[in-house]
Amino acid sequence: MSDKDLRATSRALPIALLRARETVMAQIRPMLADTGVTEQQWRVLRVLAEDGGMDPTDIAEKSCLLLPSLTRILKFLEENALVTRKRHETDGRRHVVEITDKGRGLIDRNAPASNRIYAELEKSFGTKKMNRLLDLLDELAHLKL
Amino acid sequence: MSDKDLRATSRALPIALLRARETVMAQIRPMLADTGVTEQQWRVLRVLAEDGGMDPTDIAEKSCLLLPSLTRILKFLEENALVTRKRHETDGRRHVVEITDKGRGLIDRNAPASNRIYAELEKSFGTKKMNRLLDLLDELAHLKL
DNA sequence: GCAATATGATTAACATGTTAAATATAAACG
DNA sequence: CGTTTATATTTAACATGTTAATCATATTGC
Repeated sequence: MSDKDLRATSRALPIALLRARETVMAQIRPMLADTGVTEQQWRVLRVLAEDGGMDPTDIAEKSCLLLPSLTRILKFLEENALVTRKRHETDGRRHVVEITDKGRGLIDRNAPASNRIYAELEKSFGTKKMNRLLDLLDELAHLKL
Repeated sequence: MSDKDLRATSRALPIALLRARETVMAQIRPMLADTGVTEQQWRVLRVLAEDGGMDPTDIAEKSCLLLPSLTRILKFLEENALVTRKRHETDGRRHVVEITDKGRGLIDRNAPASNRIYAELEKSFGTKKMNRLLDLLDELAHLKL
């Protein structure tokens, strides 16, 4: 392949990652539709349920969102009483966000369905391959460049 | 793990795919900034350069875009003379989109930089693992569910 | 031929992605 | 102490993601 030609799109990593994600999300979206929150809002709630209260910067990092997106998402979640937000006690620049009981309830109600979907996906794809894929993705994500 | 608990976000496939993609795109974005088109516009041009003229439905499929997004993207590309659009000769519902010389020039000018980035990524991650990852992603994307 | 249905594409509405600029508070430093 | 610099968050502007509705043209079945 000359350096002037591009590889086939089928072997382009960004597109391959997108396509795989699309297949996975197609399975998950019906469940999300039931929750009443978007995929991203769901991710934020999950992160907060998993790790407790934290500031927007950490939430963004853990939920794979950029801060401007997160600002809007937190606004929605707060207006719907799924999270609370208060100033950091000692650092006036920072905020502390916590999930509410209502938010936790939303997670708990939908966790079984989410796990069911995941189990089917793993069964269909193969546990071994799934773990191998997750390992490779994790390694790629943490690649030092 | 109880069915009421969710897996750790670090082992959640949608998030793992996102994080890996973010690492890859961080390498590619500076190049894209030089091209003057967005990531999605670049994908559309690549697909058209690779496979020739086709209708929006096929472009959307190959470039991993939804039709409403593609409609706006084609509008931009056409306004900037990077693609042309005409009616299908026999089917009035369909359009045929083709890349222009200007569009092809944009691709050609940036292909070497793109390939350079990809080569570095592959060198750092390992050719074998890269191919294994692409294979797994392709298999996942085509999973029958 | 014509009504019913299907298909290709666009539009609408709202949420998010992305980059740059703005705002507010802290920390550093002379 | 006040000025500069750094950090946390938000706002702004524009592009895209997502679902539902709409519009135009084709196809089907009667």
